[in-house]
Amino acid sequence: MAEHKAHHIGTLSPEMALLGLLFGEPGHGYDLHRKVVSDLGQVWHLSQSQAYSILKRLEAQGDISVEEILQEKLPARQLLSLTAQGRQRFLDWLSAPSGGSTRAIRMEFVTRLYFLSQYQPEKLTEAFQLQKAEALSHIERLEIARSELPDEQIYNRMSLDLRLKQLTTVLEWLDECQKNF
Amino acid sequence: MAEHKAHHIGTLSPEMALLGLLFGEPGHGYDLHRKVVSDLGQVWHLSQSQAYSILKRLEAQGDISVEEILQEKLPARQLLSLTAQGRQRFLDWLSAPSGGSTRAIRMEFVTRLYFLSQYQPEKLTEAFQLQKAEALSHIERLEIARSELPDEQIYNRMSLDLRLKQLTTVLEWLDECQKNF
DNA sequence: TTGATACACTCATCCAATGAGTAAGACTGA
DNA sequence: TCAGTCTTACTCATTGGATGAGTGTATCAA
Repeated sequence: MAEHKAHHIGTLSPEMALLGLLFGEPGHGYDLHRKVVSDLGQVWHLSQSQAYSILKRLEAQGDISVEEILQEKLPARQLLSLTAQGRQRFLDWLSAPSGGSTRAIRMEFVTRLYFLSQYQPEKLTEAFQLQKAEALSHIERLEIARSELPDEQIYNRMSLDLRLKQLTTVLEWLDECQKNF
Repeated sequence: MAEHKAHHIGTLSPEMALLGLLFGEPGHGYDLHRKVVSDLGQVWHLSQSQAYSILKRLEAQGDISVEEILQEKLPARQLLSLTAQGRQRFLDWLSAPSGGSTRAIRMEFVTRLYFLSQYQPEKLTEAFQLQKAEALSHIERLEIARSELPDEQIYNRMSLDLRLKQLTTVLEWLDECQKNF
């Protein structure tokens, strides 16, 4: 239902957060996880093993390359860096629209802001514009769904009403946030 | 982080929706799924196979009993009904507080209203009270977290701010909803 | 010197969700 | 009338995220 593609392209996991950190400089899993927890801990809840498993997937997909750094007597450490493909994927994502749902905004959009302010601060205004537009269009869609709802479906209507209210709140929040930049 | 228990007791799946429908009268999987989709389709997105797998789990847990209805030449249909345990679990859930998160409210609380209005309309007011209290206490917790946040964590703060705004919206919405009853 | 904490990563397991598959009756229209 | 499709009813294999515990070394303080 329109949310399929968003899943695949937009990604609702901290994947991009990890990719984004590596965009700055190579690092290893341990640090990346620490950084996500400390800088975006309220945005994503990411366990260590989750972090490693996502990184493994990214490697399998060819977004990340691994260099084994051998140490005498110590187990090898794995230094991760973005491949060209990974850099591209991250950059694409960075200018892509976040989904319209509240959740996506709290997670994806905030993450995007985090990286935009580091890597492309000149694009921040644009990102806010885009996000507001997304929210508005989502509101429209929900309003249509609401108007098409038979009268007796009061619980479906309540649910839609809440989502609509939440999205209006999102718009307010976006305006307030923008003042931080 | 305090949301562990809520997961287990409160349940964030349509489990209770299925249990609740059976509380009214026995039925089989197919109908239950149809009913959820039509009455609560905006609240839960439940695929058919999901429905069946939840029902199977409920059976394994002893909340549901199955009666095979044999038909000549046709494959047997399975008539499901609540066991005493299942009835009890549903009733407990019906008066339990929903979680404080927006998501939980949109899904769990609305579902609770759906069944309360059918089975125990006299408890509706109480449920609204309870839910408002929950939301308030969640707001408090978030405000504490926010105040403890170091100044430089602006993205974590943004995320918390959004959640706080959302919860305030929830309170408004609760007041409006209550007028429907 | 020993015990705690930080570093860095691995692994087994569970369970939910997906999507496709099966199968038989009932209806529908050319 | 008979091909085609819709509805009823349910099953199953696979995927893949999330959890939680485990592993082993280094380092530092008491």
